[in-house]
This record gives sequence, C-alpha cells and structure tokens, in this order.
Amino acid sequence: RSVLKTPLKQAATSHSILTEIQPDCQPLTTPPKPKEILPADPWTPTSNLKMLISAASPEIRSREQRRELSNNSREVLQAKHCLQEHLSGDEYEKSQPSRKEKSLGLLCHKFLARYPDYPSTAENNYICLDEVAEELNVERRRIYDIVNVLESLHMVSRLAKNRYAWHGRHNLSKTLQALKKVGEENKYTQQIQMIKKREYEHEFDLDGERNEEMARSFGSNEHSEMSFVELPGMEFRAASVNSRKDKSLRVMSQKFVMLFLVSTPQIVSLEVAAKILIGEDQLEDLDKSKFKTKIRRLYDIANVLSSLELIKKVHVTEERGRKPAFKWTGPDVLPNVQDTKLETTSTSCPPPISESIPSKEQCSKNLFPSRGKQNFTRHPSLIKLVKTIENDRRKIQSAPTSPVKMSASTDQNLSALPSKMAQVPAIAKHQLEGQSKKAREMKLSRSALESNQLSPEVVPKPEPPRVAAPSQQPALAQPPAVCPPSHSSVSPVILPHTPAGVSYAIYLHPSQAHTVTTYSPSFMLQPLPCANVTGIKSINSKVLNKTTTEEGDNQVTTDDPTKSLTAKERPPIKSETSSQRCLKRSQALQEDNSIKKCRSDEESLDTSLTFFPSGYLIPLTQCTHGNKAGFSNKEKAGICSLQHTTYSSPIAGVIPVTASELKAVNIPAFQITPLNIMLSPTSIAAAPVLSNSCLNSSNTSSAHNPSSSVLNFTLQHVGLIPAGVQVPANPVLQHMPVSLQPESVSYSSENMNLQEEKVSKNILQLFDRDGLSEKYSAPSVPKELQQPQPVTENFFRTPGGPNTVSSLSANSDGTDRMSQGTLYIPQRKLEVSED
DNA sequence: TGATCCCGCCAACGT
DNA sequence: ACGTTGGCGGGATCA
Repeated sequence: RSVLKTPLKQAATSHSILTEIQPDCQPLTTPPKPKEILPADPWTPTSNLKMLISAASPEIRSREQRRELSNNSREVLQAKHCLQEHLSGDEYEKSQPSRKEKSLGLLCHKFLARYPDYPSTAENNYICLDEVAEELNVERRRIYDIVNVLESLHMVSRLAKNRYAWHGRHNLSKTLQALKKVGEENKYTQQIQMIKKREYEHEFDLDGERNEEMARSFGSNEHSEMSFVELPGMEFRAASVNSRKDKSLRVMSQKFVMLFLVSTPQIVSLEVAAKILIGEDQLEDLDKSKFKTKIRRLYDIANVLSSLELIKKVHVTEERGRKPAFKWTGPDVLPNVQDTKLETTSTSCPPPISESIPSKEQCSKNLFPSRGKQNFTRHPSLIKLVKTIENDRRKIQSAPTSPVKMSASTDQNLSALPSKMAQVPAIAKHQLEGQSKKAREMKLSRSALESNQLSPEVVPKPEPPRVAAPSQQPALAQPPAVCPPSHSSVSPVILPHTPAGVSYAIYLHPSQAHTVTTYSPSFMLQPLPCANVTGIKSINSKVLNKTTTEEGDNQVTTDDPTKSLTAKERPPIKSETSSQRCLKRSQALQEDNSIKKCRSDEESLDTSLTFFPSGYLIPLTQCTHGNKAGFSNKEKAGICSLQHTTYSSPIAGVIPVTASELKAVNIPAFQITPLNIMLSPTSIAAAPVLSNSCLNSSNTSSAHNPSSSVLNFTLQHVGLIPAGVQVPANPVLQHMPVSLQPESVSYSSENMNLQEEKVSKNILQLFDRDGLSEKYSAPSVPKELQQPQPVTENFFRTPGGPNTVSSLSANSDGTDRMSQGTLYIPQRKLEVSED
C-alpha cells in the first residue's frame, strides 16, 4: 500500500501510538525515540510539504511554486526524489522516514511554507513554537535550530517565551548589509586567505608542529568580541533573551553568512568556515573534536540557509580533492546604494546641519577606522596582556551607571539626527516608485526634515553646560574642513558616504561588555554620539580599498557587482521605514514621558533605553530627534529633565565626563600599540573636531595616513606576527601596499568600539537590573511588537568595529574585494561543482 | 569511507 | 521545581 501522508496532526497521532510502548508519549513533547518501531509510513516529507502548501494561502502557494520551478533548492529536489520513489513503488518499509525526510532542510522548508516571504506588517505573524513543532511533527528542539538561524537573519524575532514574530525577508537585505559590513570589519577576507594559505603550506610540509603556529595565528584572528549583529528596527527583541545566550547558532549563523558576503567567489567551504569560527571563539586549540562539532553546527545552519535559498551546496575541488562548500545564491549585497545616494543628496541639500553631520561621521570614521585591537591582538603575548587587563577591569567593574546618563546621551543623539533626517527624503523618493504606501512615510520624513532644521538650535539649548553638544555642532558643520584632508587625499568623491541604511548593533558578551564598562560609566552620554557616527563607514578604508588589488581568486566569478539591489529587495523602503519607526517610537517615548513624568529612575531608564538604541542606530536617532524637534524646545527640556529626575541637571551631570576623561581612561589600556606613535597629520587634525565626542580620543591615536599605516602594518605583521599572517615578507604577497591601508584604518576604530561597548554595557546592566527585557514583549500588545522595544540588552560593536563601514563602500566599486590586507595566496584551481 | 547530520541528553536559563 | 532553550557530540545514514 502506498504510504500516504497522514496529515500532520495525524502523523503526530501515529507517532504517539507508535510510542505507546514507552511511557511518556506526548505528542507535543519529544517523543521517545521510536526508532525501528517507526512505522513505516506515514507521512513523507514531501506529502507533508504539499499538504502544507495546498493548505497555505495562495500567496504562499505561489511562492512555493516558484520555488519548485526554480528548482534551486536542493531540498525540493530531494523531496521530489523521495516522492518519485514512493510513486515508483518502494514500499513502506523502505519509505520509512528516511533520514533525508527528516532533514533539517526539509523541515525548514515546511516551516517557511507557513509564512509569507514578505508578510504585511498589518497581520500579526506570530509563531508559536509549540504549535509549529506539533504541526510539523517534530521535536521542538529542531524548531529551535531553524528559528535560531532565521533569527540571525532577522527574519524572525523572539517576542517572548515560546513565541516569535515572523518578519520574513523584509529585513533581509539590511541584515545582509550589516553582516557584510561586520564581516569586512572583521577582515574575514583576510582570515580566509590566511587559512587557505596555511593549507597550502601544509601540503608541503607535514604538519604537526604546525599546530602551534596555527593556533597562534588563529588566536590573532579572534575577533571574539563580536556577538550578535542587530538591525535598527529589530534591536531588542532578539535580545530579550539573555545576552549570554546569544552565542552559538545565532552568532555562528551570522558569521557564516558574513563569510559569504565578504569572500569574492562567494563560496565558502565548511572547513574554512569552521576554522575561522573557531578561531574567533577561542584562540588556539584547534582541537579536532571542536572542529568536528563546529562542522556539525555549520551543516545545521547551512541547511536552513539552503532552504532560504541563500546558499546552495557545491563542491570545491582542489588538489586535495573535493571539499564540501556552499555558494552564496542569495541577493547581492552591495554597500547601500541608497545610502550613497542619500549622501549625495544630503550633500547637495544645503541644510548645513544635515551636511555637517555626515561630515562628522566621516571624521569619526577616519578617526576610528576599524579594529584597533587587532593590531596588538595579533601577537600572542599582546593578546594575553590585553586579556589580563580586561579581566582585571572586569573584576573592578563598577556598578551600573545611573539611568540619567542615558538620557543625556539621547540628547546628543539629537544632534546627529538632522543629517539623517535630511537623507530621509531622498530615500523616500527613491522608494516612492515601488510603494505607494510609502507616501505616508514620505510625509513623515519630510516632517522629520523640517524638524531637523530646528534641531540644531534645540540641541545646544537644552544643555548649555554640556560641553559636548556645542562642540559637536561646530564640528559637524566644519567637517569638511577638518576631515577632508584625510579622505580627500584618498578619494574625494567617496567621502560623502553615509551608511545610514545599515546601522546595526552588535551584541557583546557580558564579559566583554564588562571590559568596556570599566572605562567609564559616566561617559555613557558621550558614547552615543559616537554611536551615531558608528553607523557610518570610514571613508578612508574605502579609499584604500579603492586602490584595489587584483589578486583574489576571482576566477569563479561572482555575479556582477553592478547588479546590486534588485527591485524586489526593499532596502530603500526600509530606511524609510526605520526612520518612520523611529518617529513613532520617539513619539511613543514622548507620550511615555509625559505620562510617566514623575517616574523613578527606572522609568527614566526605560526611556533612556529607548533612546539609546536610537542613538546608536542611525534610524532611531533620527526619530528621536525628529520628535524632539517637533516639540517645542521647552518640551524637550522638560522631557530631559524628567528623565534625569535624579539629577538636578541631567546634562551637567553627564557632561563633566567628556572626551578628556575618556581619553585618559581608554588610552592607557588600548592605545598601547605602537601605532600610536605614528599619527597621521590627518588624524590629528580630525581629532580636535571630534574631541567632543568621547570617540575622538581613541581615534586620535590611530593613524590613517597611508605611510603610517604601512609602517604599522609592517611592524605588526612582520615584527609581531611573523608566522601565518600575511606578511610582506612572503613573496607571494606582492600587493601588500594596497591592502595595508585598509588595515591601518581599521585600527583606530577599536577605541571607539570600546567606548561604545562601555556604554552599552552600562545600559545592559541597567536593564538587567530592572529586568526590563521581557517586559515589552507583552503578548497583549501586538502593535507594540511592531515597534522596536526599548528594552535591549547589550548591543554594541565588536572590536572589528561596526563603525567602519568603509569596506562596504569600497566594495561597491567592486575593485576592492581583495584589497583589505589580503594576502595573495597561491591559488590552486578551484572547481566548483554543484551537487 | 568520508560526508552528513539526526537525535536527544542534559545543562543553563527563565518563571 | 518545572518548562524552555539550545550546546553538544554519539553514532546512524547517505553517497
């Protein structure tokens, strides 16, 4: 008899029946393993799939059809295959749910079939894990695997225990952009090259002792701090769970994706991915079992990514033989085109303020390129030293800062807003075409703009005492003057970049956060502005990249860069959306404020929290700003005061601790690097400008100057990091000069990151203290869900420095891919074969 | 065989 | 104390 597929529920039933023998056969709970008992029958995955599809809404169905047509997904093929088998007459026994039928990939397909790729915001797309698990007839554990990776892509977000919200692919492009940035900042490209190179070397000499070297080099790679990359709109939901938890799958998934986005042939072998991921987590011990486990996990992730059609399995044939690998088949992720446009627009649009901000951002970028830590990190001994220091700090760590500070930071955010706001309109315009809906948003944005103009005034007024605010403003206005030299020298054209679209936050591990925290709770305010800056990429890097290198193993061919955003992707919209969201949020906040005016510190915390994220994330900031702007200054002031209740003058309290302090604190710890010595004139010049913001201090130390960067690079890599690292010494690496610059740039950012981390850390603590995290997820308020919740956990940047987006922009032209500090590796021919 | 990766134990967490 | 999450790796399947 042919096996038929019992409907899902029935299947469940059968399951339980099967398990009769065993005690607890709860359909819902993980059934005891029936194993051979398994009936021979029932539902084939295919059948289930079909049923699901048929049952699904037309929308879903159509989507599914498309999928099948495309035949892109391996799972589908497999499913078909299975089906055929059944049809052909294999029997029941044979049809026993084979392993394949139970594969995560298939399961994921089923899961995805239940939800539309682009759910309307209106509908509540809640996901109840229990339900899903039951309906799909799988253990909940499996659902977690799927959901976790979906979460890493922000396709879902956790609302509460057992509940998730489905976002579909609306956030996908943004997420990918963010991931790409982070990946670039982490120099994944280089790491990949390093690993490949190492492998190559291995071919010749027997390894064994080599492990040491490997370990060392890996250790250097560790960008351990990075945890979870967040998006503006989605900030906190994901974080609702404890930060510590965001460890593995989620993060691994993001990193894995980053590898694809960063590597030129967008093909990543499991082996390489595993090595890199391991390297990040723990330096050294490449122990075999760990490697194996990593691989296992990667398969899990790969399966769901495959189901999402973001990647597909291929085999890379090298001299060694065939190695399993995956090829990126998802959308091309370019630096935000829109952003660029925006930039341009903003530039053209005169509002001084708007312009000023971008410039400021640029400055910050330059100052804080990316990843400063790495410099010393590279050297084992240095790493240890750093770690030790960090640990000490951790221990010393002070109590969470008062909420008030947060609010102060909010204020700062305001200043940043204008520029962003200015951009909004442009974005809206672009989006207009596709979405009629957007019109509304346009309005919002426009209003926001208007508000922006007001903003400048607002910012300064509220807090006269505050040093930072005033200074910032001027700085912003002038940016060109100060910063220009640096970028202009490199590439004037590119300068104007603002990465508005891609702001993101990274979740740090508590431990790391601590480290940062130690620095200065008090500075919290300061950091925020920086955060704003952060979103922006460093121009420098871009320029540097521009230099371009041709080496890469580009053979494989990636899709043309030009392609970039497809109409279907809606990134532009998003930016708008985010801004809109921000506005909403800000409004909400205001309401909150008005309502809660007299609340205690905790309350203020909430508020501040809300703000904070916004501050950090560009979109949010804008919103906040807009809101405030909308209100009379007085109101703003009132709000501020409310938030700061505790402090007589919120600003004052905050202000005291400014850049100078930060510098004092931060520098000692992190600036130890030789790099400091070489300051480029440019950087120095820039420093003054940024001085207001805490960030500056750190940046100053770093050198952007090409020559200096080269020196640094040389020192570090050659002197400090002899072995596996890409060293000029290596004959192969002829292109070093080019690559060097990016490196140098990246360094400075580190400091900034630290500061941010600090801030975030503090924030975190606050949250924890209040236990706010789940607070907002209240089921009762669906609407709320739509908007980003104020609650967040630590979202910060990684050492790699999300701040530096530069790489992204650089890539846009398509030239730079290999440029970043990449080593040229002798290439074996790569042959990619599909399965 | 090596590549895949299902399964579910059990610890960390949350409530 | 109990339910939820999800790290982890043994060992079954697949190719």
